[in-house]
Amino acid sequence: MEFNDKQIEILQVAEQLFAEEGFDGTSVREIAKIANINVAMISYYFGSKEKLLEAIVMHRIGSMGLKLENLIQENIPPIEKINKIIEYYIYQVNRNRHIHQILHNEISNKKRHINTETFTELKKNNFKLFESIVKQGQKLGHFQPNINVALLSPIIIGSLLYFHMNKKLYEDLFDLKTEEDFENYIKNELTQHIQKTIKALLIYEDK
Amino acid sequence: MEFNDKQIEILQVAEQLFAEEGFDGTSVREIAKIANINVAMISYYFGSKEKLLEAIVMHRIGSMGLKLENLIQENIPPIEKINKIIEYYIYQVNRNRHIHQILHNEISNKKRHINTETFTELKKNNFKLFESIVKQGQKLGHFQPNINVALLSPIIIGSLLYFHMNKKLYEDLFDLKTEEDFENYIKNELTQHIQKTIKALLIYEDK
Amino acid sequence: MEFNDKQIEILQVAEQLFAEEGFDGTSVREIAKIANINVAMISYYFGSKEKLLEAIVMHRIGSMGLKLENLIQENIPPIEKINKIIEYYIYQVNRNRHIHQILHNEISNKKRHINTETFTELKKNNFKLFESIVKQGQKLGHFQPNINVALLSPIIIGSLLYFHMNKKLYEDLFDLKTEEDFENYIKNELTQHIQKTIKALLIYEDK
Amino acid sequence: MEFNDKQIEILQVAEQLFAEEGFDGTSVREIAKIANINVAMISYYFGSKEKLLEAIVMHRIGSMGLKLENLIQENIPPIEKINKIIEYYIYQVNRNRHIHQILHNEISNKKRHINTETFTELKKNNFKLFESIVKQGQKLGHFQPNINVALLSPIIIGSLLYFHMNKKLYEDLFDLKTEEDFENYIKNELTQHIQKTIKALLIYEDK
DNA sequence: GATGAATGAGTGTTCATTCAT
DNA sequence: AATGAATGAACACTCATTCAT
Repeated sequence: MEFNDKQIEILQVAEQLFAEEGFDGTSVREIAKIANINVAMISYYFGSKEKLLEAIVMHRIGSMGLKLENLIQENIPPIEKINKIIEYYIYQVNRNRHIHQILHNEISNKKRHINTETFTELKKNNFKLFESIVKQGQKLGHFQPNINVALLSPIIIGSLLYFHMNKKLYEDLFDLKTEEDFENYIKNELTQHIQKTIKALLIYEDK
Repeated sequence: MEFNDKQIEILQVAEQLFAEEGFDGTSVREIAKIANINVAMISYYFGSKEKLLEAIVMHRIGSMGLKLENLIQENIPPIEKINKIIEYYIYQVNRNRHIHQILHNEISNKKRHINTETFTELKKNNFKLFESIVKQGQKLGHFQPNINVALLSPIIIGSLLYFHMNKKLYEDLFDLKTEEDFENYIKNELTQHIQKTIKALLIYEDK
Repeated sequence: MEFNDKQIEILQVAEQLFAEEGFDGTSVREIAKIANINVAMISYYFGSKEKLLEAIVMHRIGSMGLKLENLIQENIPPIEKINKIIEYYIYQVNRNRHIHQILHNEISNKKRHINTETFTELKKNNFKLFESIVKQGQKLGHFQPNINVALLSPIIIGSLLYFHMNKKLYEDLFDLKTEEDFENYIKNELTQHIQKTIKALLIYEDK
Repeated sequence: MEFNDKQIEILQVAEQLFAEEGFDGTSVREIAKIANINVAMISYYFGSKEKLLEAIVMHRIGSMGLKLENLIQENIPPIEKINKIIEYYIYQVNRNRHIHQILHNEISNKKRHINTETFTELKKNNFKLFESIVKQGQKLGHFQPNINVALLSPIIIGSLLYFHMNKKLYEDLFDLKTEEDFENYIKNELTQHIQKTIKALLIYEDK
């Protein structure tokens, strides 16, 4: 789907507002005002408010695909591949935090059923990527057998989302004064913590 | 605060609807209809829709306090204490999933600022409990030093929430056909997976 | 009609509120809160909000009757009798300003038709009092013939009410800083001005 | 401010209803019904019910300015100038009776504080006009010195308003059967009475 | 005699959407 | 292709009053 400049601006404004105030908490007038367009434009361009939401999702997910396909072929130890993926995941989720916020709010909404198929597809691809790298590691004897690969994402993404959800708490606990401090903590400490956790899980022999 | 039977029914109905459709997506008329009361009762009992939300939070959090204070004294290995906490956490979050859903949606809402102090307090207490048990384990030489205790909760709760958020995906991946299957998977597989992950993190020596 | 202490307090509170915020602008809850009684009491004691208004009117008018009947017999010049009446009028209207405010707002209200018969009766009696004194003055040759006695009240009461209506303007024009200043201006300057005006009208021979 | 035809119709309908039933006694639905428009139009056009009131006031006052500025220069005796002003005042107040009714009800309302500045300005201008003509008359020796010019308006407008307030009483006293009779009485008898009163006050030498 | 609980009707306002242009 | 005007439906909330106790 092709969007013109005005449409893209609407998408961006709406994405931020939907993330900040929820879908139902955002009015089309609000969007129109900030995007500096006529209210009627939203219905005109996207059909309805709900279809605008879908357009946002499509638009964002389209640019979210993992660029890690050839990571498998690289000649580095599997654990480093895993670490690279984790880093990239966190970077991506963080960068697209708004749409993640929206999706995770809407996914459990019983009223609306936005098409999350592409999103699910994405996750399944990520799962497959993990799977093949874990298998590589297992073949090389680096990783333990009996790893439930599908449950790696919850640890990685779940931790990050929970960290974001409780921003205030962690700002307080770790004395993060600025937005930059917070972002840096995620980029460094949290990322390393998650990498360490996954590594432990993969390598540690449970007795 | 004491609530009578009708008030409690309203709280329950509203809690479910807020979780399922969001706060802004739920109208007081909807609540009134399902709770089989007059619309005016909500304002009459709780003051406003927003205060109803606060009442729900207060009501739920009041009954959510950890009953694990004396766990520290028990004469079992620290890792088993950790496992017990994880099990109890997952049980609690799962049991109070609705309010967690609401809170985590509302926490990041820039429009409303519901009083999450008690909720934060709860989390801080949980953190302290973890801290003292980890210290026990470290003294006994069971656990590694340099454990970032504050980042244990994100792994545990984050994983669970993410699992719930992607219910459909995991039902598909693990062939969970009924609600019971899903619940059982959380209670057994997911719980064990998280326990295993935390154990690995605590015990595994990073080289 | 007899009212007990609580009823009288309600009447007083309601009178002030009706005067300050209008009948429709005052809620029974507001009255109940200030009078420190249960909301239901108003319906219980007076039947309805509208009947409360009627009760206020009845209660006040009952105590408003002129005590000037024997003024006619007094052995003083008619113009002094007129001056005494003017002074007494202004005193009365000022003292019962609240009920005058209410009545003059409600009199022109097409929705409600409160019983203003007693009020009208009062005015007619005042008119008759004026009439007999003016006749005395005319007989004595003090006053001009052809005085439209019925139009004396509009000048006296009308001036006072207009002065009150434009309180802010006159406080500004005459530099009246306190409530006392304002009251004193009415008691002295305005009263004398009105007396002078009526005197001029009665005595001055129009050529 | 420019209003289109439909807006003007709303203003007119609302003006009448506000005058007849009070601001709080009139619902926007009532206005919408009579003006044959959608309820939402009132908020859409004017922002709110309260702003509608302000619009009415502005709209009316805008067309109420005195066209008597050049009266001062005319070559007629001052007392005739005064009589012309009185006549014009009564004509104006009578013509704009609704808005006067509203304003004088709302001016003393402690809840709302509509912008009456323009209205006050108007009154101050009228006061200045009176002042200069009275001074003319005093210079020519026609009028007495020591005239409190600011208290002339209360006599003129106050009398008229009081007459209107007690419409029923005066219809009864003067046997005015039709609306026309009433209007004519104001135009002739009452106007002359007020003119005579003011004349007496200005010319009569108080001994 | 007095009142807390409860309610149906009504309040002003905002909503997403449509339509004529 | 784009938009200002307009609207019916829905919104949260308040109203005066009733009723069981």
